[in-house]
Amino acid sequence: MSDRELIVKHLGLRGHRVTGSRRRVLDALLAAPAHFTVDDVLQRAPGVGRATVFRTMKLLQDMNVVCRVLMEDGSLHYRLSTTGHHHHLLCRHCGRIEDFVNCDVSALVTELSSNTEFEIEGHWLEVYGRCQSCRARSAGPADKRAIGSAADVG
Amino acid sequence: MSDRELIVKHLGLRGHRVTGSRRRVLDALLAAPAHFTVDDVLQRAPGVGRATVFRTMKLLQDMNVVCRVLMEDGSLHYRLSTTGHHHHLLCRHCGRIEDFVNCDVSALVTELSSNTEFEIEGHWLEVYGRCQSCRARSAGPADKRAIGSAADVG
DNA sequence: ACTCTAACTGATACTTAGTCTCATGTCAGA
DNA sequence: TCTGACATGAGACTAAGTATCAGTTAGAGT
Repeated sequence: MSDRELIVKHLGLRGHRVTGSRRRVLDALLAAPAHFTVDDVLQRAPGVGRATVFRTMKLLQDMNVVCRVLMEDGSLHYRLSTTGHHHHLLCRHCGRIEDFVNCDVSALVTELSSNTEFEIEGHWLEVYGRCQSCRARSAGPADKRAIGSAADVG
Repeated sequence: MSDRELIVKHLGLRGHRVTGSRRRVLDALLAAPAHFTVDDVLQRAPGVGRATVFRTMKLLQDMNVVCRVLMEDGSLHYRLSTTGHHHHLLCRHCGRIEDFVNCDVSALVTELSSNTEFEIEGHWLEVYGRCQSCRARSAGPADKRAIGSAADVG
């Protein structure tokens, strides 16, 4: 069974209807690049209303089909997701994204809990850098940065 | 020398003018709660234009006077900042924020680098939880959550 | 196969966060 | 005190997302 069919089936199981618009949004998502905005989806799913795309995206977020990606400038993009909780490793230079699940924030959380008396319930972590192929490429001539400064991200 | 005077002095040193509007924005910030939006500042600095507040906020971000805080819903708020790179620990229940600097993400970064061939250049981490006083309070009668679900934050 | 209705839809108006433009105002160096 | 580069406020604009509402439809029940 394809990803598409699986998701469609899941929709049904959760008591949601499988409508033409939802199928079209889904197709648009599955054909989209690593990360995209709602506007990208709108253009790839002509005829589907803006509000419906937003509604569908929210539904798919709840179903863990898509997740949000925090860009360095603070804007939010979307990305297809298969697992539940995970983090992203974004290449600043080509936009490539890798997921990582084995997030060892637990040690940090334990430490923070004892230092601060907070009970930690969740976290959001995005990591930015340069992927292998971009490193290889920039090892050559000039190193042109594709995307702006890191601002308050460190 | 007060915080305010220090920042004003710093403005001058960086070649920026010390104008009435900037002073009013600064006063508004210094009087604001743990985290706030540009709209909050606008209301506390009547007479200053929207665009000017946005411009000033950007300037103060560059100067590390304020930093952005990522709320769990994905919206961005602002907060007074004194140090450079740091992270936030937000209480979901009362909105309180603590900074932490001793972020042990370095171990994670080292691990990620070797696992993924990415060269890590930056990261963004926000941690959500419940502060001590909210824990104490909710240990009593009913536990009413002030803020919604954790969604894709884990 | 037919009916019925709650769920869904697209259009559109609205909200919120932020940027851009431009004529006017003003800080601070000479 | 003059002057020009820097800064300002007003308001139009963009982008992301929400709310409303009358019309449509999936799919459960017969």
